[in-house]
Amino acid sequence: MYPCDAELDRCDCNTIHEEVVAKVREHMPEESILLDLADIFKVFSDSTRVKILYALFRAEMCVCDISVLLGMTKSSISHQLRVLKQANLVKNRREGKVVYYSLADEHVKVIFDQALIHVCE
Amino acid sequence: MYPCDAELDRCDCNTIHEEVVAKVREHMPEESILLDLADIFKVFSDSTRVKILYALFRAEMCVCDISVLLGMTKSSISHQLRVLKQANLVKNRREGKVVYYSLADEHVKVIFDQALIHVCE
DNA sequence: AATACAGTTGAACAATCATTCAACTGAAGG
DNA sequence: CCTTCAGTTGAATGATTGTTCAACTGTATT
Repeated sequence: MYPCDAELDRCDCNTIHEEVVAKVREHMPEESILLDLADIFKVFSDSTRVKILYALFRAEMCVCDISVLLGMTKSSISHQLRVLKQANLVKNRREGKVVYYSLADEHVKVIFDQALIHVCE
Repeated sequence: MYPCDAELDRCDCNTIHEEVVAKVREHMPEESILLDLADIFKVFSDSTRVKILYALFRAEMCVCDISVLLGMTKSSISHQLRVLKQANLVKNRREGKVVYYSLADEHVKVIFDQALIHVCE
């Protein structure tokens, strides 16, 4: 019937299995959810941030502690902590000159454990 | 005792809580595991790849089907399918001119479901 | 053989991003 | 007030990466 939808202008081929496409399209989550999903995985996609989160699984730590643990500058750690905080994954509290960071979301562990199962096979 | 380890040359501060750092360091997973973990999340960090995986949750599809579904060129889909295949997340089979892709790893769904819980709160 | 089409591939381009550097804020101690 | 130190911030840089484009492979059809 239709070789290529008008709104799908960037598609350069005909539908081979229209029924399959229709069925799958019907069950696809909303665009915004898929974007949010990719965004949260993007936060996890940097090894520095993964290391920070694994550290915070164990204990509340200040920026200096994390810097020493990972052998990186305070600046780079602070930049990454900002990313983690914007994603609501960590929270912080100030005590004098020291800022302590801790985990804000407990099911990060569950996600990491599941991903580990995939990696370790 | 030691203000800054010799091997941690890029660290620009003193350890404030040495005991905490020591305890956390003791329980940190191996470097290679943390890198692999970040790598698998990097695969999930692009919305096109997330969409492809969600589509394959429902049905086996050829490149053309996915192109029509997502309104993108065959070329870009093919590039991303290659990334997913290198990560052992999808497999494919050829039937004449058509190449069908399907899910190779079932616990991707579990990872996505857990991440959805974080996103939807 | 020749055409058509599904799919792949590599180079090129633009956008994104992690780290570095330098300057800055803010709190504590002398 | 002045210094010190924990931490933040913004610009700059180098690396990575998603998409496009054009050329290509391979299979089926006529």
